Amino acid sequence: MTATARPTSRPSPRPARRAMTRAEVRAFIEQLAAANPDARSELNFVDDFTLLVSVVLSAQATDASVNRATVGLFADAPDPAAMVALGEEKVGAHIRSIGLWRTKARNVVALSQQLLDRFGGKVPHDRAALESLPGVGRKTANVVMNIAFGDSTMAVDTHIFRIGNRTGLAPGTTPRAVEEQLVRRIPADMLRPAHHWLILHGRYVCKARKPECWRCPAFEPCQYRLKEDIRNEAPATKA
DNA sequence: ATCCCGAGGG
DNA sequence: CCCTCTGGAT
Repeated sequence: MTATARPTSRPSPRPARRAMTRAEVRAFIEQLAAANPDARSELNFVDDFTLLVSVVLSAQATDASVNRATVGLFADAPDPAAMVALGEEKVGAHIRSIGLWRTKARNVVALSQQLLDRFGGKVPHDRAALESLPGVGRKTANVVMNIAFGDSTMAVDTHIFRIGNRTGLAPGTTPRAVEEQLVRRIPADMLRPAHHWLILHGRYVCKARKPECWRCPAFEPCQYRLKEDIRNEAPATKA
Protein backbone atom coordinates (compact mmCIF):
# COMPACT_ATOMS: atom_id res chain seq x y z
CA MET A 1 0.00 0.00 0.00
CA THR A 2 1.01 3.58 -0.55
CA ALA A 3 -1.23 5.05 2.11
CA THR A 4 1.62 6.41 4.20
CA ALA A 5 2.78 9.79 3.06
CA ARG A 6 6.23 10.06 1.62
CA PRO A 7 8.39 13.13 1.69
CA THR A 8 7.68 15.30 -1.29
CA SER A 9 11.39 15.79 -1.66
CA ARG A 10 11.80 12.21 -2.81
CA PRO A 11 10.75 11.90 -6.43
CA SER A 12 9.93 8.18 -6.47
CA PRO A 13 8.60 5.84 -3.78
CA ARG A 14 11.53 3.53 -4.28
CA PRO A 15 14.97 4.54 -5.43
CA ALA A 16 15.78 3.08 -8.82
CA ARG A 17 18.30 0.31 -8.76
CA ARG A 18 21.72 1.68 -9.38
CA ALA A 19 23.64 0.24 -12.28
CA MET A 20 27.26 -0.61 -11.55
CA THR A 21 29.76 1.96 -12.68
CA ARG A 22 32.16 1.07 -15.44
CA ALA A 23 34.96 0.60 -12.96
CA GLU A 24 32.79 -1.69 -10.85
CA VAL A 25 31.88 -3.74 -13.92
CA ARG A 26 35.53 -4.17 -14.85
CA ALA A 27 36.54 -5.14 -11.34
CA PHE A 28 33.66 -7.64 -11.12
CA ILE A 29 34.49 -9.30 -14.43
CA GLU A 30 38.22 -9.43 -13.67
CA GLN A 31 37.54 -11.11 -10.36
CA LEU A 32 35.21 -13.64 -11.99
CA ALA A 33 38.04 -14.38 -14.42
CA ALA A 34 40.45 -14.98 -11.56
CA ALA A 35 37.94 -17.21 -9.80
CA ASN A 36 37.26 -19.32 -12.92
CA PRO A 37 40.65 -19.65 -14.65
CA ASP A 38 39.64 -22.51 -16.95
CA ALA A 39 36.00 -21.76 -17.56
CA ARG A 40 34.39 -23.55 -20.48
CA SER A 41 31.04 -25.00 -21.45
CA GLU A 42 30.00 -27.93 -19.29
CA LEU A 43 28.16 -29.52 -22.21
CA ASN A 44 29.81 -32.56 -23.78
CA PHE A 45 30.28 -32.08 -27.52
CA VAL A 46 32.89 -32.98 -30.13
CA ASP A 47 32.19 -30.62 -33.04
CA ASP A 48 29.95 -27.81 -34.27
CA PHE A 49 27.01 -30.11 -34.92
CA THR A 50 27.01 -31.85 -31.56
CA LEU A 51 27.46 -28.46 -29.90
CA LEU A 52 24.45 -27.02 -31.72
CA VAL A 53 22.26 -30.00 -30.85
CA SER A 54 23.41 -29.94 -27.22
CA VAL A 55 22.56 -26.26 -26.87
CA VAL A 56 19.12 -26.79 -28.41
CA LEU A 57 18.52 -29.62 -25.94
CA SER A 58 19.68 -27.50 -23.02
CA ALA A 59 16.62 -25.24 -22.97
CA GLN A 60 15.05 -25.43 -19.50
CA ALA A 61 17.38 -28.29 -18.61
CA THR A 62 20.65 -28.67 -16.73
CA ASP A 63 23.85 -29.42 -18.63
CA ALA A 64 24.23 -32.61 -16.60
CA SER A 65 20.88 -33.94 -17.78
CA VAL A 66 21.68 -33.03 -21.40
CA ASN A 67 25.04 -34.82 -21.22
CA ARG A 68 23.41 -37.96 -19.88
CA ALA A 69 21.07 -38.08 -22.88
CA THR A 70 23.55 -37.11 -25.59
CA VAL A 71 25.93 -40.00 -24.84
CA GLY A 72 23.50 -42.39 -26.46
CA LEU A 73 22.10 -39.92 -28.95
CA PHE A 74 25.46 -38.98 -30.48
CA ALA A 75 26.59 -42.61 -30.50
CA ASP A 76 23.66 -43.32 -32.83
CA ALA A 77 23.70 -39.98 -34.66
CA PRO A 78 27.04 -38.14 -34.71
CA ASP A 79 26.18 -36.05 -37.78
CA PRO A 80 23.15 -34.47 -39.52
CA ALA A 81 22.61 -37.33 -41.97
CA ALA A 82 22.61 -39.93 -39.22
CA MET A 83 20.28 -37.75 -37.15
CA VAL A 84 17.76 -37.56 -39.99
CA ALA A 85 18.09 -41.30 -40.58
CA LEU A 86 17.54 -42.01 -36.90
CA GLY A 87 14.24 -40.16 -37.03
CA GLU A 88 12.07 -38.26 -34.61
CA GLU A 89 10.78 -41.26 -32.72
CA LYS A 90 14.19 -42.74 -31.87
CA VAL A 91 15.67 -39.34 -31.15
CA GLY A 92 12.79 -38.83 -28.75
CA ALA A 93 13.58 -42.12 -27.06
CA HIS A 94 17.13 -40.93 -26.36
CA ILE A 95 16.12 -37.59 -24.87
CA ARG A 96 12.96 -38.48 -22.97
CA SER A 97 14.63 -37.72 -19.65
CA ILE A 98 14.96 -34.08 -20.69
CA GLY A 99 12.09 -31.63 -20.42
CA LEU A 100 10.32 -30.47 -23.59
CA TRP A 101 11.53 -33.64 -25.31
CA ARG A 102 8.81 -33.89 -27.95
CA THR A 103 9.47 -30.40 -29.29
CA LYS A 104 13.22 -30.91 -29.08
CA ALA A 105 13.15 -34.23 -30.93
CA ARG A 106 11.16 -32.65 -33.74
CA ASN A 107 13.46 -29.63 -33.88
CA VAL A 108 16.70 -31.63 -33.82
CA VAL A 109 15.63 -33.80 -36.76
CA ALA A 110 14.23 -30.86 -38.74
CA LEU A 111 17.32 -28.81 -38.01
CA SER A 112 19.56 -31.63 -39.21
CA GLN A 113 17.54 -31.93 -42.40
CA GLN A 114 17.94 -28.21 -43.05
CA LEU A 115 21.69 -28.33 -42.44
CA LEU A 116 21.85 -30.94 -45.21
CA ASP A 117 19.46 -29.16 -47.56
CA ARG A 118 20.64 -25.59 -47.14
CA PHE A 119 24.17 -25.56 -45.69
CA GLY A 120 25.99 -28.58 -47.07
CA GLY A 121 25.60 -30.46 -43.81
CA LYS A 122 27.63 -27.88 -41.92
CA VAL A 123 26.70 -25.50 -39.12
CA PRO A 124 26.62 -22.02 -40.71
CA HIS A 125 28.78 -19.28 -39.25
CA ASP A 126 26.03 -16.73 -39.66
CA ARG A 127 23.56 -15.36 -37.15
CA ALA A 128 20.56 -15.07 -39.48
CA ALA A 129 21.16 -18.57 -40.86
CA LEU A 130 21.43 -20.05 -37.39
CA GLU A 131 18.30 -18.31 -36.15
CA SER A 132 16.39 -19.57 -39.19
CA LEU A 133 16.86 -23.14 -37.97
CA PRO A 134 14.01 -24.74 -35.98
CA GLY A 135 14.57 -24.53 -32.23
CA VAL A 136 17.36 -21.98 -32.58
CA GLY A 137 16.75 -18.47 -31.24
CA ARG A 138 19.07 -15.63 -30.40
CA LYS A 139 20.42 -17.17 -27.22
CA THR A 140 21.34 -20.48 -28.86
CA ALA A 141 22.86 -18.71 -31.87
CA ASN A 142 24.99 -16.57 -29.56
CA VAL A 143 26.29 -19.63 -27.70
CA VAL A 144 27.23 -21.46 -30.91
CA MET A 145 28.90 -18.38 -32.39
CA ASN A 146 30.85 -17.81 -29.18
CA ILE A 147 32.03 -21.39 -28.64
CA ALA A 148 32.28 -22.82 -32.16
CA PHE A 149 33.39 -19.74 -34.08
CA GLY A 150 35.14 -17.63 -31.47
CA ASP A 151 32.85 -14.61 -31.82
CA SER A 152 32.53 -12.10 -29.01
CA THR A 153 28.83 -12.71 -28.50
CA MET A 154 26.99 -12.55 -25.19
CA ALA A 155 24.25 -15.15 -24.87
CA VAL A 156 21.79 -14.05 -22.21
CA ASP A 157 20.19 -17.03 -20.51
CA THR A 158 18.30 -17.31 -17.26
CA HIS A 159 21.52 -17.01 -15.23
CA ILE A 160 22.94 -13.97 -16.97
CA PHE A 161 19.58 -12.21 -17.06
CA ARG A 162 19.28 -12.73 -13.31
CA ILE A 163 22.83 -11.55 -12.55
CA GLY A 164 22.48 -8.50 -14.76
CA ASN A 165 19.38 -7.30 -12.98
CA ARG A 166 20.05 -8.54 -9.49
CA THR A 167 23.50 -7.06 -9.14
CA GLY A 168 23.18 -3.95 -11.29
CA LEU A 169 25.80 -5.28 -13.71
CA ALA A 170 23.43 -4.85 -16.66
CA PRO A 171 19.86 -3.90 -15.84
CA GLY A 172 17.21 -4.55 -18.50
CA THR A 173 13.64 -5.76 -18.81
CA THR A 174 14.32 -8.14 -21.70
CA PRO A 175 17.20 -10.54 -22.46
CA ARG A 176 18.00 -8.43 -25.51
CA ALA A 177 18.29 -5.26 -23.43
CA VAL A 178 20.55 -7.02 -20.93
CA GLU A 179 22.69 -8.33 -23.79
CA GLU A 180 23.11 -4.84 -25.20
CA GLN A 181 24.10 -3.47 -21.81
CA LEU A 182 26.68 -6.22 -21.33
CA VAL A 183 28.18 -5.69 -24.76
CA ARG A 184 28.39 -1.98 -24.07
CA ARG A 185 29.76 -2.22 -20.53
CA ILE A 186 32.16 -5.17 -20.52
CA PRO A 187 35.58 -4.43 -22.03
CA ALA A 188 35.66 -5.91 -25.53
CA ASP A 189 38.65 -8.17 -24.92
CA MET A 190 36.82 -9.85 -22.02
CA LEU A 191 33.40 -10.19 -23.58
CA ARG A 192 33.75 -13.63 -25.07
CA PRO A 193 35.09 -15.47 -22.00
CA ALA A 194 32.84 -13.35 -19.77
CA HIS A 195 29.94 -15.47 -21.00
CA HIS A 196 31.40 -18.54 -19.31
CA TRP A 197 32.48 -16.66 -16.20
CA LEU A 198 28.97 -15.33 -15.71
CA ILE A 199 27.32 -18.69 -16.34
CA LEU A 200 29.48 -20.36 -13.70
CA HIS A 201 28.86 -17.48 -11.31
CA GLY A 202 25.11 -17.81 -11.82
CA ARG A 203 25.15 -21.57 -11.46
CA TYR A 204 27.24 -21.84 -8.32
CA VAL A 205 27.27 -18.48 -6.52
CA CYS A 206 24.62 -16.02 -7.67
CA LYS A 207 22.01 -18.79 -7.72
CA ALA A 208 18.32 -18.17 -8.28
CA ARG A 209 17.54 -19.50 -4.83
CA LYS A 210 19.78 -18.92 -1.82
CA PRO A 211 22.61 -17.08 -3.54
CA GLU A 212 25.94 -17.47 -1.73
CA CYS A 213 26.75 -13.81 -1.49
CA TRP A 214 29.71 -14.32 0.81
CA ARG A 215 31.53 -15.90 -2.14
CA CYS A 216 30.74 -13.09 -4.55
CA PRO A 217 33.43 -10.65 -5.69
CA ALA A 218 30.75 -8.06 -6.46
CA PHE A 219 29.36 -7.97 -2.94
CA GLU A 220 30.12 -4.30 -2.44
CA PRO A 221 28.41 -2.78 -5.49
CA CYS A 222 25.67 -5.42 -5.74
CA GLN A 223 22.16 -4.04 -5.38
CA TYR A 224 20.68 -7.34 -4.21
CA ARG A 225 22.65 -7.24 -0.99
CA LEU A 226 21.10 -3.86 -0.20
CA LYS A 227 17.59 -5.00 -0.98
CA GLU A 228 17.82 -8.23 0.95
CA ASP A 229 20.19 -7.03 3.67
CA ILE A 230 22.51 -9.93 3.00
CA ARG A 231 25.66 -10.32 5.04
CA ASN A 232 29.08 -10.81 3.56
CA GLU A 233 29.81 -13.98 5.48
CA ALA A 234 29.02 -17.65 5.27
CA PRO A 235 26.22 -18.96 7.48
CA ALA A 236 27.53 -20.61 10.62
CA THR A 237 27.86 -24.35 10.22
CA LYS A 238 25.68 -25.95 12.82
CA ALA A 239 27.37 -28.11 15.40
C1' DA B 1 0.77 -14.69 -22.46
C1' DT B 2 1.01 -19.51 -23.02
C1' DC B 3 2.59 -23.92 -24.18
C1' DC B 4 6.10 -27.49 -24.32
C1' DC B 5 8.08 -30.97 -20.14
C1' DG B 6 11.27 -34.10 -16.94
C1' DA B 7 14.76 -34.34 -13.21
C1' DG B 8 16.76 -32.57 -9.13
C1' DG B 9 16.95 -29.59 -4.97
C1' DG B 10 15.05 -27.46 -0.89
C1' DC C 1 4.98 -29.50 -2.33
C1' DC C 2 7.25 -25.50 -5.23
C1' DC C 3 11.17 -23.69 -7.80
C1' DT C 4 14.74 -23.94 -11.19
C1' DC C 5 17.39 -25.54 -15.05
C1' DT C 6 22.41 -21.84 -20.48
C1' DG C 7 14.46 -21.11 -24.55
C1' DG C 8 11.76 -21.00 -28.63
C1' DA C 9 7.53 -20.71 -31.26
C1' DT C 10 2.81 -19.44 -31.40
